[in-house]
Amino acid sequence: MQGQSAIQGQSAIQGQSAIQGWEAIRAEVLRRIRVRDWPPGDLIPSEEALAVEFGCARATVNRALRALAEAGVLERRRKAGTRVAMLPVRRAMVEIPVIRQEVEARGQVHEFRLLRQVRAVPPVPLASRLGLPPGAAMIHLETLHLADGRPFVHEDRWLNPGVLPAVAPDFAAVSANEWLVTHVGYATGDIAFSAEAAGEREAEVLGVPVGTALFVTERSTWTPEAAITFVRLAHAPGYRVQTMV
Amino acid sequence: MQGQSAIQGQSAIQGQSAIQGWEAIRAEVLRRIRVRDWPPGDLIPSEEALAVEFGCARATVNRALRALAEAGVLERRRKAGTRVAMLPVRRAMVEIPVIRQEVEARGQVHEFRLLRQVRAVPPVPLASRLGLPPGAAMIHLETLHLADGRPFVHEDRWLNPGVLPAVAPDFAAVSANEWLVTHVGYATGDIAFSAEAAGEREAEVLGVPVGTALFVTERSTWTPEAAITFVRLAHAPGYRVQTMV
DNA sequence: GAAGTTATTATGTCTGCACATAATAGCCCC
DNA sequence: GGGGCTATTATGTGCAGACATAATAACTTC
Repeated sequence: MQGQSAIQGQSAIQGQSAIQGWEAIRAEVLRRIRVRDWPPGDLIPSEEALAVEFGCARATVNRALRALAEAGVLERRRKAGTRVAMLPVRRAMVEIPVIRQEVEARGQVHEFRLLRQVRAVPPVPLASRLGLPPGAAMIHLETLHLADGRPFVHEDRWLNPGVLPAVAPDFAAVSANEWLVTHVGYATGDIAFSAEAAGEREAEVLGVPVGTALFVTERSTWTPEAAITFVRLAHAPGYRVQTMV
Repeated sequence: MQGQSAIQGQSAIQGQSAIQGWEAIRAEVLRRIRVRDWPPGDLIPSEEALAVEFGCARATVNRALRALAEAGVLERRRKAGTRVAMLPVRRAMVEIPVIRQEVEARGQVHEFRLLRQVRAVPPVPLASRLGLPPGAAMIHLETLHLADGRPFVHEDRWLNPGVLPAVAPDFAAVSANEWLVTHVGYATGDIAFSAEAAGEREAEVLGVPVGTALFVTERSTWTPEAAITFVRLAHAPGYRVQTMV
């Protein structure tokens, strides 16, 4: 890099290659944590001290340490300093793609069938979870997604009609899953994964015996103004959510 | 903040309160995306232009846009510019705590029982997955974790004996889960979630009927040097992994 | 000695400025 | 017109310095 002072501070191992770039600093700090130079719970040197040691600006050290803190490896508090996390609560990123994308990413062909679309009053716990007045009607959609013609996931969705435009989209042509993502998208929400035994309807639609273990994803989404949707996705057997740490 | 020029560019809504701080900029950009000022796929103004509009330094805009890109809302490429992600692949952070912590976070008492500890040769697919030579012996541990005395999760673990110190820890006193996190920690790994029917052993240990839908977490961890462990956690019914987006 | 006030300190963020890098757009030459 | 080189441009990263903020430590005062 430019200003690279090349000063390889007194404390560095002699002969060690110069450390440059915030990613290199992050790697070096992580290495010291891994080899227990800095064991869990330990207070590590201040940004300023590290900047001197690595011969870079404090901002660069800050960038590196911030990244490690976001990953849950470090805990930082003003004045108190930076310490190695005691119990490294691993944070894993899970990607939640659109179902079509997910199927196509496996090299399979995606289709879907709209099984039902009705206006109905949702169960009370659901309405309250979404913050809607009890008794308000929503749109209830039931969709089956197929991968290479075989059942992939059963989508049971409740949708706030308020978010739809005057001319409602045709959910038999564009899946609600995808329409929402592209037309409402960027809302906040929560997601829960669980394992549940297939109910009668799910078993029938997915073509599995009742009681089969299904991977279930439940998601609520809302904007600051209003609730958008609640969806329950019951995946066909064999489904896995994978991620790297 | 300090240099706050308070210039509220020509394009801002009249009377709007001053935008300050990178988080405010992130919020404002996200708002414009949500209200479709900048629809999906759209190229948004350059950092420089936004810096002028918001009356701040380019670095501050950069910070805000980078955060949104990390969240998957924006896609950035040098020279090409910054555009709103077409299909917002939502990325959710899942926290993977130590089991004891997880139980205690529910306000329950954590105990565990080491059901078995043997040296054995792991199945070939497992050895190859961990990158170990087939035929090499590992330590096979079976542990049941309890929450308030009731089965919580069944832990089936294969452990590379090479990572243990000369005097092996007593896994009946400290759970392998926790020992690894505090003594080996900060390794890389992958995680998979799935739903599976309880096998005979799991059913017996967890006290549920065979075939019950169980939430299963499988995790491999390794350091750059060697494989550490593979673990399969079969959770008692009712377990959920939850996260916010 | 307890309680409240002030000083200190490490991180958090911002400003300008600069150079690095990647990818596109334009140009030239054949 | 096609292929390859060059210029341009937006983001990526860096530096030095400054102020902001939170939390601890030190010091008063009663």
